[in-house]
Amino acid sequence: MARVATTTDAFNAVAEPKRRQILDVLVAGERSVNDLVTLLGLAQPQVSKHLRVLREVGLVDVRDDGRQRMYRLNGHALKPIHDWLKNYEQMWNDRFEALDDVLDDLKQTEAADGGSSK
Amino acid sequence: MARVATTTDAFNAVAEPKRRQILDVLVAGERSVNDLVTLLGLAQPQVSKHLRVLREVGLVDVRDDGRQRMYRLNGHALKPIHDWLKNYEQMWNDRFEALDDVLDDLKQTEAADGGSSK
DNA sequence: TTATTATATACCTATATAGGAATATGTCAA
DNA sequence: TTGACATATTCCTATATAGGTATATAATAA
Repeated sequence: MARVATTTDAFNAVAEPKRRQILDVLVAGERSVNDLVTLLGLAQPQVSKHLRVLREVGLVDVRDDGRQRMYRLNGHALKPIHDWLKNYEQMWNDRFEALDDVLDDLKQTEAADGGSSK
Repeated sequence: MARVATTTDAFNAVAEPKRRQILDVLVAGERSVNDLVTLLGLAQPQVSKHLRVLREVGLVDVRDDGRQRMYRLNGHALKPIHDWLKNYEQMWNDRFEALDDVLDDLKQTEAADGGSSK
C-alpha cells in the first residue's frame, strides 16, 4: 500500500513543506492564487494543486472575486494537530524544565545530606 | 516526484496514524517491540519498520536489553511542529474567542447607539 | 466578437512509501 | 551445539503523490 492520502487529514496535508508555506502566507490575510505564485516563487498549477489539497481538508476557504479566487486560512483545521501534541508538551516546556531543575536540586541536597562529601 | 520522504522530519513521520499510535503508547514509558505489537495489534515487521522511521527523525531512542530492544519517546523532536503551530493558535483559542465575543458586543452596542431600532 | 488575464485540470513520469511474507540476525536457554 | 524467542531486514506489489507541461474553463476588456 502507498502512504495515507494527503487529503486524509491536516497531519498529512501539512506534511508537505510548500503547503505549510502557503498557510504561512495566508496567516496575514486573504490572497489570490497569483499572489501566492509570486510570493512563493512556485509554478501556478502546483499552487492550485496544493490549494486544492488544503481546501479538501478544510485548511483554507475560497471566495470568488471577479476572475480571481481569494483563498483564506481556516486555522481551526489545525487544532487536531495541536490537540494531539498536548500530551507531549510537557517534554519541552520551560515550566517543566524549571521543575526538572528543582528536582535535580532536591536530589543533590538529598545526596549531600546522605553524607557523600566528594 | 513523489512525496517528501517520511524520514525528512517530524511532520512527515507523524503523518502516518500508526506511528502516532506508537508514540501515544510510548508517552507512558519505555516499551519493547513485542509490547507494541501486542498493544497495537500490528504485525511485528511493520512495527519495526515504523520504529525505524521514528528513530531516523529522532522521535524515539533505543536501548538494548538482552534480546529485547526497549524504545523510548523523545518528545523534543515534536517541538518544531508545536512551534510552527504557534502562529495559528490564536485562531481557536478560548481567550481569542472570548475577545471575539467582546468585539461582537461592542459592534452591537455601536449599532444600537447608531439608531437602528429594528 | 476576440484577446487577455486568472485559475483549474489533465496527462505523464519518477519515486517513495506501507503492508505482507519470508528470512536474516542476535540473544539466551538447555 | 541446538532450539526458542525477539527483532530487523529483504523482496514484492499496489498506489498515491509532486512536479512539469499543455490545455481547459472562466471572467473581464477592447
